[in-house]
Amino acid sequence: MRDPLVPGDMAFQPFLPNTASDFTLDAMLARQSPFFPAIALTSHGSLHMPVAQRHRMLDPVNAETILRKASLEQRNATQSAKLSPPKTLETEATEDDPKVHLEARHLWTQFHKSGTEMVITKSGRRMFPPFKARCTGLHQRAKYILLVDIVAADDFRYKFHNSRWMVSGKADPEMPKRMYIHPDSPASGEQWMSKVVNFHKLKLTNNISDKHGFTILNSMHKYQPRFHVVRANDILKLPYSTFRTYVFSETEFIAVTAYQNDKITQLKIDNNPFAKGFRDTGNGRREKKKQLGINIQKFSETSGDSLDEAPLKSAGNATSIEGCQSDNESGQESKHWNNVGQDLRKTSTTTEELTPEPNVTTFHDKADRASTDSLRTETDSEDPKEDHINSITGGMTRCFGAEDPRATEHFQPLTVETDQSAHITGLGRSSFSHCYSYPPDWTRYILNPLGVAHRLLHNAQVNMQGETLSSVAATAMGHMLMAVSSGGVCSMGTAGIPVSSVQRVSGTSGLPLNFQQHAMASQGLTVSPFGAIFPYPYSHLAATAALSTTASTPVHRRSVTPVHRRPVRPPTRFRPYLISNRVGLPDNCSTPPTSIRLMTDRDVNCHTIANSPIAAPLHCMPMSEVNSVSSLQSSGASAAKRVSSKDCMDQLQCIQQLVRGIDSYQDRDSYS
DNA sequence: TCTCACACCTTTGAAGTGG
DNA sequence: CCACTTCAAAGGTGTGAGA
Repeated sequence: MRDPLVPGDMAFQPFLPNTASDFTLDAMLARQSPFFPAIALTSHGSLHMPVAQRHRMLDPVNAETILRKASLEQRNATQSAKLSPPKTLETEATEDDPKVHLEARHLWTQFHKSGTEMVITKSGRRMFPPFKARCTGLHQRAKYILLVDIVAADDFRYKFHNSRWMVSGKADPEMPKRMYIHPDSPASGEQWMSKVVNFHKLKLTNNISDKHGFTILNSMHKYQPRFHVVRANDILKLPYSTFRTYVFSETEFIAVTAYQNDKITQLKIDNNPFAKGFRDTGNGRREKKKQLGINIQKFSETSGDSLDEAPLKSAGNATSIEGCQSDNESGQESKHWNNVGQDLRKTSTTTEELTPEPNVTTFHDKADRASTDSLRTETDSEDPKEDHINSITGGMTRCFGAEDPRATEHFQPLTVETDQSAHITGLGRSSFSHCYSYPPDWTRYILNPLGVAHRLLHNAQVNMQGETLSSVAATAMGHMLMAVSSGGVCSMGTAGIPVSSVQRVSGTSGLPLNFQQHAMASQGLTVSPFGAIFPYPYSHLAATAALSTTASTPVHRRSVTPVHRRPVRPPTRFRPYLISNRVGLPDNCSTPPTSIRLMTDRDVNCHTIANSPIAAPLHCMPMSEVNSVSSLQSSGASAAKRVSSKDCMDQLQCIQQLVRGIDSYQDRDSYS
């Protein structure tokens, strides 16, 4: 039935639906989720699909059937949309202006000042502080999907030396990228705005073969969580929905398998109720140990005193860290961080109104300066580290530890940019993108039924078996957004759930897709790549399936394009069908335009990138988009810089060349 | 640097109880 | 039937020894 695993090549054997019956709910439950793509990780980060399976995928009968049906549906939908005024909530032409407030920011800031470390284990660990956000400015009736992903913050590996984090070399190849879709997604703007969006169940692991859907990270590497607001009433619509990406520099962290910095350890112990047992003021081990130490010392000092006479009172908060949140022994304790959304709402809001911490202040001030400093090119620096800093396209100023001499550094506007994988291409570039290599034909099959991603793949993906030129992966729900940088053609998928598959399931079962998805999620029912049902929610499944590579997206990547060329533009809608008509882009280029909005609003201390969590470099931005820069900043203090038309044109020309090359390259292998 | 077992803690939900 | 309490299991922590 299934193709045998290719020894040493396949991390798992997925079920690849290739007939109509495979897309039924029964098939999904009985065998394996069609949400899973027929791709698997290899030890070197590439993805391969069994040859026989690929042939099945290329079965012209089934493929054509699916394509025809999807095309028809899409055409009908488009037609009806044209003929009749929007009636549904989703098609309602309403504007929104999402703003995202990072909850418990003070906590993040505290951690950030000490150089936040996030423990990752094989079995998965939660983030602490948990990533929580409050959304405002959403359209109340429109549906949104909120998700978080974690991307490499730079291209370096770190070590903790002399009580500080230092660059210790080039980054290891990046782990497969996964996204965490909030289990409540999709929900109306009203619902999202009525509560704090909590991502505390997001788990981190260093287990590359993790099957729980945890976010896989490299130890001793720096990461930046990103928050995405997607206006879509259905997860299936992720690929062509409006994305807004928010990056909070405070949430940057270094992944570790064991804490290196005692400050961080103490902070976590003091703030995480689960670590209460280690607090100095508790009855846990730490106190006992401390007591023992005190007793021993006392014993040795008095040389004869009984241990029983030692003081029972612990050292209390004597060892508390500067700026550490007070120990919540007064009732706030137990649900402290699970309720942080509620409990800290006041705190968080208040924090922003209070005099910000020095670093936070710096952040705001520098955010504005960052754009002006963007004229600085990465060649200004010879130091690798500084080079990396210059290459950061983050629009944000990093809040390094107070002791960090780089604390005054600021960064370029955020770009999510993908590059070729150095380890695959041997180009030796700083990027360490994963390259999933699977036949372009397959990706077409997967995404064509929606008629959306097909062009993306066709134009931008250059994945040939065993010869990966770019990384491509289907996204959680077939989400496939491509990124074309001047340094190469890349794509960044985020999950491996083929759109077609999901749609099929929906269609055949007669249930609304989102209902099915969330029925599964709410029941904790997920079908594993092995056909088993896993007790983690759909969102995890999505994450698991997120086989996107990193092309994905270090938050900032060194780019061939000088930093000062990076344009800034407002959020745009990913239009799979309109894009071809855009000025300055070839008709077949559907690479999503990207924009950056430099957020300097104090209430929105983050930076947004329009488009998808899937990387979308600015280089590929249509002129019309490039010039429509706007800022969310109501105060006008922020400065989203426009980039000259000439610069953009240069980039566009470069992209066009690339796309042409890709097309010709891919056409050679494409099936008809 | 990583993994694992461990103790300690919180959270969750089933079972029991009473009105 | 509902609300409340109790309790055990599950799960989240950092620690420290060993690889």
